[in-house]
Amino acid sequence: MPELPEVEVVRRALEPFLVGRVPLSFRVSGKKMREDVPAAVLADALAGRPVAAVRRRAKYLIVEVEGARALVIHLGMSGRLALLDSAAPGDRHDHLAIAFDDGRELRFNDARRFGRVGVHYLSAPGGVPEFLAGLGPEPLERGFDGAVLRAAIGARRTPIKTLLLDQNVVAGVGNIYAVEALFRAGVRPDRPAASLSAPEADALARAIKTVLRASIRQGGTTLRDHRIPDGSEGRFARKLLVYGRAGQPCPNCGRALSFVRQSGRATCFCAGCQS
DNA sequence: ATATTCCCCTGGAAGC
DNA sequence: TGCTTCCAGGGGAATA
Repeated sequence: MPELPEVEVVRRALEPFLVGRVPLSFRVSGKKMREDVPAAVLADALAGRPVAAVRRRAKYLIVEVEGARALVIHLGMSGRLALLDSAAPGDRHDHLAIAFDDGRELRFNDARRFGRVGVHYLSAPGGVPEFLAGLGPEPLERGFDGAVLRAAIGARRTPIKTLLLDQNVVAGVGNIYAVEALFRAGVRPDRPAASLSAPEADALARAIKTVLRASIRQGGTTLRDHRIPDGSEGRFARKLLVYGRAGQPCPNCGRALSFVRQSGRATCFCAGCQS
């Protein structure tokens, strides 16, 4: 589910409800996730400290509390966050519940348990945890363009689509939006990354920004798991041009869309429109 | 250093 | 209907 747009949609939905709220108590499932943390550790670090900010870096959600410390959440493949009345019924895949001072709970539900939950101390308020320092540029921040993209690529000849999935090259792009951006930019996914010309890199950077912004406006892409914290689904799936459409006609030229697997991840593209 | 493959886990869809 | 196989938005470790 969660690539940059989905995490950003969740962030925007949570921010107005969480900032200023005070986390009081924590419950965990005790099930093993990619990263998990005992309730006592959460309470020691976070309890009683008002939420100062809800930020995002790449696909990580950063809930900072006063005192320069943060709850860091990664939704993995199937993670959902919901803000519910504390009396609301739970689910077998709830792995964390945080009770706030307004009687509501933030619940993290994750069937596949590829998600991560951690507590991190920041060097200063407003900072980003040290373990995220190596991430690539944020594509929706000022200054992201073809030149920045080419600098991030360097001399690497790995297929461009594989590189777009590398969070240390561009932060937040996942399989859906890599495929969509390459189609919109007219660039074949198997092109050696360093072979992109300056105009091609410009087009790709623009396409990345365009598709991410468009998806955020639609609430993200719900294929199955993604939910906005109020429980509703994102509406961008119907706007996808090529993802998941191998064999169907290209929306641009009508030719059947091709399918290849690149380092284990499904890729579709139009052999006529992308070069 | 770089490039695939495997694996973590559940559940939904498709095939037989 | 029921069982089996395959596949999925991520990403990190292990392996060439």
